[in-house]
Amino acid sequence: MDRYNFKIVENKWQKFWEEKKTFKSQVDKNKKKFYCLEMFPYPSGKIHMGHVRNYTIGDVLARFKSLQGFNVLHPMGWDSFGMPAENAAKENNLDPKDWTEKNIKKMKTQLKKLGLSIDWDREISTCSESYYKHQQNFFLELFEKKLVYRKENYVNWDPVDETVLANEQVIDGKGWRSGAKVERKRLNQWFFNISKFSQDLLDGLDKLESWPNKVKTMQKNWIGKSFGCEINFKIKGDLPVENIKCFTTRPDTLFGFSFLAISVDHEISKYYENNKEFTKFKEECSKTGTTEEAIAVGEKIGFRTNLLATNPLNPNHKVPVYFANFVLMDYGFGAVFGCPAHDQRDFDFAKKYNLEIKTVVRPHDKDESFQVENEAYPGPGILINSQFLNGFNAPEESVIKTIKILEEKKLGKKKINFRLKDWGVSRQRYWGCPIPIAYDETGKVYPIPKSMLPVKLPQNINLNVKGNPLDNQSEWKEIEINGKKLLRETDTLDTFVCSSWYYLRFCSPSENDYGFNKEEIDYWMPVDQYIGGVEHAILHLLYSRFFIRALSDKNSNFNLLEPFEGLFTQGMVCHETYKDSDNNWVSPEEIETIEGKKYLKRDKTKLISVGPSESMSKSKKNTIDPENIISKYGADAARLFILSDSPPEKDVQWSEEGISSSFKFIQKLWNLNTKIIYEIKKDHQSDTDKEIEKYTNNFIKKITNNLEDFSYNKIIANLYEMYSFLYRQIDKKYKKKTLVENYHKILITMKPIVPHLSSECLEILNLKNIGWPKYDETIIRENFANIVIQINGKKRGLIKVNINTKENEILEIINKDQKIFKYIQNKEMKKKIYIKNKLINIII
RNA sequence: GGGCGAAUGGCGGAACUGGUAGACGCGCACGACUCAAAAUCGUGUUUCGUAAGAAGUGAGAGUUCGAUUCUCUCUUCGCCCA
Repeated sequence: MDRYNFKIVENKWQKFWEEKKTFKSQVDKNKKKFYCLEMFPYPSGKIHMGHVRNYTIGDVLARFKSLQGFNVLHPMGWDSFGMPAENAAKENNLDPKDWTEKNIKKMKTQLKKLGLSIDWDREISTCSESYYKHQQNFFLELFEKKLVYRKENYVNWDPVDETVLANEQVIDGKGWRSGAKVERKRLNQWFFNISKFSQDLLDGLDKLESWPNKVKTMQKNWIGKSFGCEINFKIKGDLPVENIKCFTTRPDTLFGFSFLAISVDHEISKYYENNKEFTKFKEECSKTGTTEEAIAVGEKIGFRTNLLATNPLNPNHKVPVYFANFVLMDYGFGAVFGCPAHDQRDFDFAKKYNLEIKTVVRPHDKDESFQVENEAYPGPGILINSQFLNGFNAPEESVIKTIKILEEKKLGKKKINFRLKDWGVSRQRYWGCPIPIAYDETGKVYPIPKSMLPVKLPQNINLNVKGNPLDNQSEWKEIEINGKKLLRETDTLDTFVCSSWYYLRFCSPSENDYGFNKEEIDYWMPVDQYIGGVEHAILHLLYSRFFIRALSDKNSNFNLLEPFEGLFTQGMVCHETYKDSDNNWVSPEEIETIEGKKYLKRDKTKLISVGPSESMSKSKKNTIDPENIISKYGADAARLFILSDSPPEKDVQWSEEGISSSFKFIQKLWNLNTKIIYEIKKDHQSDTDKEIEKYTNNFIKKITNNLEDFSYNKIIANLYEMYSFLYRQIDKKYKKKTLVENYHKILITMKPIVPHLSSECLEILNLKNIGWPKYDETIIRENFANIVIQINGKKRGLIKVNINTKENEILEIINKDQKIFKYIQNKEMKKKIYIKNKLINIII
């Protein structure tokens, strides 16, 4: 038997698909469309196993849908703006554009080797002018709709690199590159008004039935709608301040009020500008960082003012006003009222500054003498020590009641608050999409006229400067609009902007006048199935949902509701971790296994300790290079293995044994094919044909259902079973026609998983693509049933009977069956449960 | 601290709407082929027990004729938010 040469076969089919443009997609209104999209990669230079998994899952689906007769759109592109290019360019004195383009070329070759059914004619790259000019145009459209605005805001500032850092680039309060202590700094930034759509983004989630609940919950929490009350506290003191507005979800605990905390950025802070102690305190606060987490973990500190706030429910009750580091200006109104007994943060603060801690809620299982002691009680209960509010159920009933009272007294009003903040899109970076804005000497904003787009990035500039390289390009910065000399905005857009609309661009990638073509959008959108990592559950997916809404806003010509109809989040690829005796990470490639023990290849006396399997990362050196795997085992084997071991939504563990068994299985399928060719030539005459027909129909049913539910690991199990059935049954001498017909269907179902092998086998047998095979339920139906015999709920036997056999007949069989009968002999039957064709349970 | 989810052999994982627990794969053991090894093929493989049988899906309870599946409490782990 000849061996299967995957190198020749895979290369042959990849070339064939490319030359024939097999996966080219075009609008065809007579056909139902299916838009299958995987999150496009950042062109780092090499694909990793995560890509292999992501794109294999997508490819299986795209090929399956295509076989089912859908007009499939399955594109690929590059999320090619961003910091790695800029950093690599800095380090190696290159141009980010050249670096990126080189990487794209390399990764494209690697992806092609996976045998993906991608329409490469639609390839896009977000760093190309032909892409970002439309993005600049969208920016201006949003600007006109007032969905883009500029404001001063606090940012994480790296004083060494002179740049803004994203929250995730701040590690332990230090810049990830420079190691410098990150400061809070006020900067003018551009914002997208995503919060305008808070309610709509929340409501939209309910309609996304094919999204994982987990992701919907995460978005829901991120949007963070809370129901509460806006209270206007009357202020007494030495400053011309009459009121401080504040938002709270727990107005019902007002009788436990013991301080009012405001942000150091609150407008009242202007009266303290010359107060040295306050300036010092503010500086202290700026070291905490801006994330909610940093604030939660950090020590709570306050600066007492001479102001007193009046409790709106009890005018005689006055409490001190503090500046506090845990109050953020952009949440609520930059002020919170402190109720130490029922909020741990307030409790800690009150303890530190010796403020009153008054219990106003008792748990349901405690009486009125309940006192908060060592920690706050934030749970539900009954209001106490609260005068006219006593006895109300907290928080449901009491909150509504309190709001009503406050509204009657005109001291507060019901308010819905959202946690979602506007999206800051300015980045002090070179390698991004330039923001199409200019300013005059007074700072007045001038949008760049659309006729002057794109605002191109200057090339071959010196990146090794402090701060934003574009800021140093005085020639580039200068621009004249309508005879007026202006200076360009030097910030570039967050790369999340690029990925917020790329799925639209794929529908009409070469449309020149606008970001997309309406007719093509109308046909292809929304994306039917979007596939990617769960790490994008919030930002990217929320931004994309926002972008669709922003484009639809005041636009009768474009009214998409959601970009992604279906979402699937795949798990990560993990691998065992290895360490040498010096506790250094060791990569799997440096290891040799001898008699079940792992040693260093270069020094076989050195034993390696095996650690837990963790998601592949360069830092732990537990990565496997897909390129090596494909050249050693082939794309089909790699695809087979990455799907086989775990359900696609869970993490999968990469193993040498696993991939090599998949590789062997490819060979086995090839051997099966050879054997079948041999049997076909004989053309037997026999009456066992029904058996193979039944098997095939059942197999198609299983595989179709498993494909529909993303149970791709079960499909691989189905393939193994199919192999062992056919391999064993093949000498049963089927008629040629029956064998060919059934095997033909099986080969088609294998196409999404192992497309090269399947195409090769079909070609050898001179079989055409007949589309996804249908199964016939009547062929699958059994005419017998296995009945489980239970005595007192315990399985005592299994009998095979004709289908729909009556209960009394089964009892007769049981009575004759010695093995089972001994359990019921001489015993009285108390009860029996009979489920037709399934089970009988006798209670004695 | 809050939210969501998970827990099944030595391992990855199956089990449709409460009805045969452990499909399929890995690993392991034995056998065949071979001078030998690898590869390949075959057989077996939840645990205890020679067997009959018993126990068994993280722990404990509950509902039910019957629970991996439903309810409650707890433990551990993971992810997200803090």
